[in-house]
Amino acid sequence: MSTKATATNPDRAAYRAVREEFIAQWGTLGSAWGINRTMAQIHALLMVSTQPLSTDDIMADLQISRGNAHGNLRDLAGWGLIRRVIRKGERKEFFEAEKDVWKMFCTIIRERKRREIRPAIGVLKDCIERAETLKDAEAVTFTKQTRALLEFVEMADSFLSKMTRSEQSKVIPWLLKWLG
Amino acid sequence: MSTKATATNPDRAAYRAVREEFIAQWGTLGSAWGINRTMAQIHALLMVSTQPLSTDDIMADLQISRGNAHGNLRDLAGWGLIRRVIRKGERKEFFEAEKDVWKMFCTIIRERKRREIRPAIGVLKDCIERAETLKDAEAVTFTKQTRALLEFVEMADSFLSKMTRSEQSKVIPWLLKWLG
DNA sequence: TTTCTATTTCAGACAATACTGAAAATACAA
DNA sequence: TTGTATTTTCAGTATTGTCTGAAATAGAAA
Repeated sequence: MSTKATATNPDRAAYRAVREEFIAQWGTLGSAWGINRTMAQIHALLMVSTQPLSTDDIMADLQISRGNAHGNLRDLAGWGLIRRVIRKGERKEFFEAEKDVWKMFCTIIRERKRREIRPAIGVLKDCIERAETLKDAEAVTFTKQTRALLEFVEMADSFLSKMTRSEQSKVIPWLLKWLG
Repeated sequence: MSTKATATNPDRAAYRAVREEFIAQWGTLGSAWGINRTMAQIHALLMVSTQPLSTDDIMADLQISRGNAHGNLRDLAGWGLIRRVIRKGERKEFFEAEKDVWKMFCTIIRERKRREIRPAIGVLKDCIERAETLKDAEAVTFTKQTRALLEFVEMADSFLSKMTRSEQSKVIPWLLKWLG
């Protein structure tokens, strides 16, 4: 036990440091993409955790309040990026992240489509509908430009839909081949 | 002239209303993707403008301060989404947006790659390097998970690179065919 | 040089967002 | 029931990010 302890403990400290760095950076990255820093950090923590964690575990690990942990866990569950885990005999609930990167990616795409791309398409369609009958010269340019934008966004939307409906095992080899 | 005026003026008012709606919504959308609302609005305004606009034009149109307009115009130019236009005989400088949606898309992807994807790859590589030699059981899981993440992000990065290096005229037809 | 116009900067004000902590509600066990 | 563990809510507070407006700077014209 003692030989193992001397080998393992420094590693454990080193590991905690790397993990902390990873979580912090993932949070920063999240902000740049319009995701609450803490939410991204909780997600990062759960992604690399070997077992499901309780709200209290997360509060302790990230040094955040109960309300903060609770709200962000609820939001992450709303995104479908984490799930609640009930352990029999335990009253507390635990959380675990989807670890499969491809599934994670598909989930994020689906949610962003639903929350941001679809509304954007709605706005564009609405604007075009209101502008296309106007005779004003600037309105004509406007309609042309928003039509081009709509066309592009709709194509991107279709592409992402098809992508997220496909199996990873189909997409990845195809992609690698395409990349040459 | 009078018949044209009665037909055009109400259209002009209607157009202003639609444009305002478009700009406001584009701003909201920007925020969701981590882009400053005002910056997105200025971009929207320039995208649908028939001629280049000066800082003062933009200040007046969006009702914002000089400092705000200036800073966001500088940032938009930094992203490569707008360019400065000098008119001979005029001391003021004007701005115009790239109107081609495909070029716009490529510019955004390139910048996001540079600003966020590459740093993310750096962080992941750094974390893996520090964790892969550790014997700790959790560190092994951590390394595995971050490796999977890195692999995915690097593939996405390659894909986007190839995409943005291609001609629109090659990509779009191919995409439409793929979509069936 | 001086005067004028336009650009740039930045300290302080403000607004939006995120967080805390404690109280209320809920769920479960005895 | 009643007591206890746990979750949820939310008013108040803190933090972050954005914006203003005026002063400093740059540069062209007189």
